[in-house]
Amino acid sequence: MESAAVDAEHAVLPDDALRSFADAIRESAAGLYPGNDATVGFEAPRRPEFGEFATNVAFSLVRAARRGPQEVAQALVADLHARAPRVAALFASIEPVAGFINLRLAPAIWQAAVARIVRDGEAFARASHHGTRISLEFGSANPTGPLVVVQGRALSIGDALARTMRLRGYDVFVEWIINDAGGQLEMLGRSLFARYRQLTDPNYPFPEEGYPGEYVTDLARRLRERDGERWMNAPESECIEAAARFARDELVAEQRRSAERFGVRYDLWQSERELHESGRVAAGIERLKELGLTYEEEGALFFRATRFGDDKDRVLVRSDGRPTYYCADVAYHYEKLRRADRVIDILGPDHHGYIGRLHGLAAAFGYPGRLEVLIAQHVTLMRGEEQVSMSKRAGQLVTLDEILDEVGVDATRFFFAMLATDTPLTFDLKLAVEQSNDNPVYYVQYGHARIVSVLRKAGDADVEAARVAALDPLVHPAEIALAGRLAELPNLAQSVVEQLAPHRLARYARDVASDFHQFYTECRILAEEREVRLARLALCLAAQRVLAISLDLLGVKAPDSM
RNA sequence: GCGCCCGUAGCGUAGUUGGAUAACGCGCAGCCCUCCGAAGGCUGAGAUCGGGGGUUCGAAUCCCUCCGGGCGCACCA
Repeated sequence: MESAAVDAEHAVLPDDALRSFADAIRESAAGLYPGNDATVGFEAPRRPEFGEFATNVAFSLVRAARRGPQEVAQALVADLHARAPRVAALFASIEPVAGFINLRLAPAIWQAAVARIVRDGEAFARASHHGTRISLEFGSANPTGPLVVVQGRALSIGDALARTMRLRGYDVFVEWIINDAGGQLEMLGRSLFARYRQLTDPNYPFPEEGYPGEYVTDLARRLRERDGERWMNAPESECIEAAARFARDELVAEQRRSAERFGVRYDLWQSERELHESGRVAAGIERLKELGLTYEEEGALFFRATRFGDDKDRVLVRSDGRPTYYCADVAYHYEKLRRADRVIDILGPDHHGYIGRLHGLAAAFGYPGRLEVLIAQHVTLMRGEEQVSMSKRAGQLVTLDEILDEVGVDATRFFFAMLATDTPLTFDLKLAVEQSNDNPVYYVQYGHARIVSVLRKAGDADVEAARVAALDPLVHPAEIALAGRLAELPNLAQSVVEQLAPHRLARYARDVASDFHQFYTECRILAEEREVRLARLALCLAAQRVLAISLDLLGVKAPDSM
């Protein structure tokens, strides 16, 4: 094969080679066993001696062939060598073993992937824009306090998904619902008003179910700064209304600042109240009525949720005429389902019981399967051995900002995204700031810093030369392993989107760092021989880009030194 | 009681559209710095994948059942 870097444009990449192989095998299967339905899937074998890829296609042919899988695999491989030698030449080895066909790519293919990454950078991982529309909602909360820890996890997961989706060519619309229409906001208004009065009259009663947090008193002071004595003698309902509105505006602004500090941007902050006032809720409910899916009972309006698998019908409008939270959610999901191809909600663990209802309404509106609901599981905060108490009742909530003050954005985002979304998470604040091998964030960031350090030491002249160097010296197992890992990025990113599994990004970043460290240990990068040195520097450049991209998808910085 | 999630090495987890001798990190026992960042690398011990049945050429993965944990079951949000 020609040198990979010289003709990066027309080089054969790993996926191309596998596609060619699959096509050739299908032809062989059609010739050898007419009428079969061969499916050629690839997997990464657990054990390195089983190759870089393996296919179990022979198993799907045993019936048509009336032969054992190993015999079929052997026949397929022999036939492929005979009729498609050019495909066979893309592989260093093609071995039928126990019915599997184990594959190892020719080094030139891996070298071509490295060259492509060096040349294209992020574009290597990108998919062309195809315009599939995704609505992604996460973090949404009552505007009754600062962002707390569990929401931080939802933000970390949701934003990583959004970034990865954009990379893969989706049109993502990220939204936050401000739940400012319900009774909880009114209670916040009452709490705030009481604190406001307490500034001058310490004996003024605080509501029994009020919000105890210190931030409410802060709000009271700010309200007093803005409005002075104005609410001392006004009618109480007016005061509570004004206090609630003030609190809502202040707290939403604060939540937004926290989200941005965390590196998360929303396309839309949607007020629930506005949904009601603009008639959009009414429109959604009207649609349900048209579909004959509502009924009235004891003065309340019900949705026939049981028709869609829910265990009971749900109230949309209470007997006193006030709409429920679910009512607004129904209407808003109706909108989202019509304007997006995939609608994704990331909810907190306390909304577990809500999933069925949401799926029910998606089905009711005629879009079953278009809605996906993720639960960002519970977070337990630790500081070493000691559990950090965060009882909301007692007002000891731990805010996201406090966490960021203590351990920083990088560690927080990485830890929150590290485990599968539905796995409960223990977050150790002490560990998160520790600069030790127990701390996965530092391991990955250190890997990046180490690469940059080598590039720095190599000098600009060599680094520039490396960008266009021939890569055929890259044949060492550690070099091939690292190249193979880097080449996984596009498919990995795609799987993150399809399976809504952003934790894979964190694991992948760790694997890349690990493969780099191993390569670093086994191969001297700044070798005497110029050809070898330049090829290895190119591999470093590629590894650095891939690490930086993976970390960026997670919202974590890739430092040049640390 | 009903529903959802979970049970994988001492600990924390990945793997769950079925694939070969079950993977990663920590911890544990050792080893590797005259040399590019040791915040690193290597070797080893450690698992009847909660139990039992079933489907399959093949099950951690699919079905049934039991046990053990978490959460939810409001005309709250």
